Amino acid sequence: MQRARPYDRDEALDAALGLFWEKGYHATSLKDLEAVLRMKPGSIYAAFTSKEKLFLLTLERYYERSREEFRSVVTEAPGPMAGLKAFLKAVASAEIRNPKHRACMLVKTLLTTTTEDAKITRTVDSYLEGMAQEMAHVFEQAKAAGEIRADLDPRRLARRFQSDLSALKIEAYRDAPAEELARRADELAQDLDDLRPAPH
Amino acid sequence: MQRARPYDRDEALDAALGLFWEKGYHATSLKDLEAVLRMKPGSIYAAFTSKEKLFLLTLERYYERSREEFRSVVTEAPGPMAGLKAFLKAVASAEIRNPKHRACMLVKTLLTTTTEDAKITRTVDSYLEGMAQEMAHVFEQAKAAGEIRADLDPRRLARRFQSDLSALKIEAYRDAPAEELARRADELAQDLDDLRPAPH
DNA sequence: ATGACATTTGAGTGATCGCTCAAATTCTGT
DNA sequence: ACAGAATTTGAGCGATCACTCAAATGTCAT
Repeated sequence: MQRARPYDRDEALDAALGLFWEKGYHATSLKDLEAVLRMKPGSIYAAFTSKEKLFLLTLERYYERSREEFRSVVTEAPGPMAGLKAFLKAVASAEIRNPKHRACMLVKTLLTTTTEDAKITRTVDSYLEGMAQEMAHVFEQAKAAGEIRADLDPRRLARRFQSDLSALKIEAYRDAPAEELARRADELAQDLDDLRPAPH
Repeated sequence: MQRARPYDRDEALDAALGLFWEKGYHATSLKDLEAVLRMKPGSIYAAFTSKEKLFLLTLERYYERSREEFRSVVTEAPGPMAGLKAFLKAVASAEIRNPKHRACMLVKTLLTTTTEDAKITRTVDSYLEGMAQEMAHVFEQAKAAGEIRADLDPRRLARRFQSDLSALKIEAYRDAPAEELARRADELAQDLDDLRPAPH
């Protein structure tokens, strides 16, 4: 006989995610959270234990969504490499969204937290690693399918791919024109094509 | 008849720079600054007006040093392209330094400041733009010297170079092994080589 | 309706934030 | 030696920080 939740946890977490993503962990105050969650401090603490816990929840949410989006874009493409290229294009054209949400929340969090936020730093690191593994998996599929040369290391390619994506998102964060972002994405897609086995 | 400065402004600014670089603007408190500057709040405000002004001073310092280091590495090399490659190697091997100083302070600041810190954001942006121009200048020299193809756009190449550097530094910040960073730098150097005019 | 329980409320906690200023100190010119 | 100017000091300002808890409110089963 559980009482119906008087607040919508999903909605609240979404709102918190948006705020934390935009302002970063330290720059987000409880006052800010009270406003977007439309909850009083007591309720927030009853529901989420602490600001840090709430942040970690939103970070997990961000991570899982990112992973799901990556998977969905990749699997919808005709093949592994086509999937990666589609993802590049998707990221580059995502500048329609909230400007403050252009940077990767994981990278942003990595740079905005200090040694005192050890838990957060560790979590971010594991999520970034998780994303890299996700990408490595796709490169492995590409390798198995003969879409890239056999001598290439999927893990390494994944790290590079991830790194390139971070750079692209930082460009977007700096308000680079959409045209320029698209060109960068095309260049990166070209780099992927260059991994194909030599045609002879 | 000026009274001799009882504090060393240069030393103080260096200390503040180190702290701000490591912790970021918001996470650095006046208490922290008092400790590393070995000055009381009153003195700090007499000398630097405000936390924000002090931060801007350290940011300027960082920018000018970065620019000077870039220039010095490039001009010491046998040519423009060799200079850029040397700079890549220098960045990749700089992981000996303070781990928390691995990321670019400009990028880190860009990501850690909010819309409320408009002045800082604008300054960071102009500094990043300044670095890009510095790099564009070298690509122009390379182009004039025939070291790269004539159809290439130096400004665009510079933006890409800067973007790649940011990504490399973020890798370093994530504690990527030195070997891996060196390989990444080599790959980027190879990309530069690929800009050379076709040999025929 | 009513008692029992779950949940929300918001004023208020101590700590810390960036910052001020009157007093103490240190230096300079004579 | 000493007055006056320059500089440092540090207690403490109001504001805000993350957070708490007794009281109020809402929702059950009966």
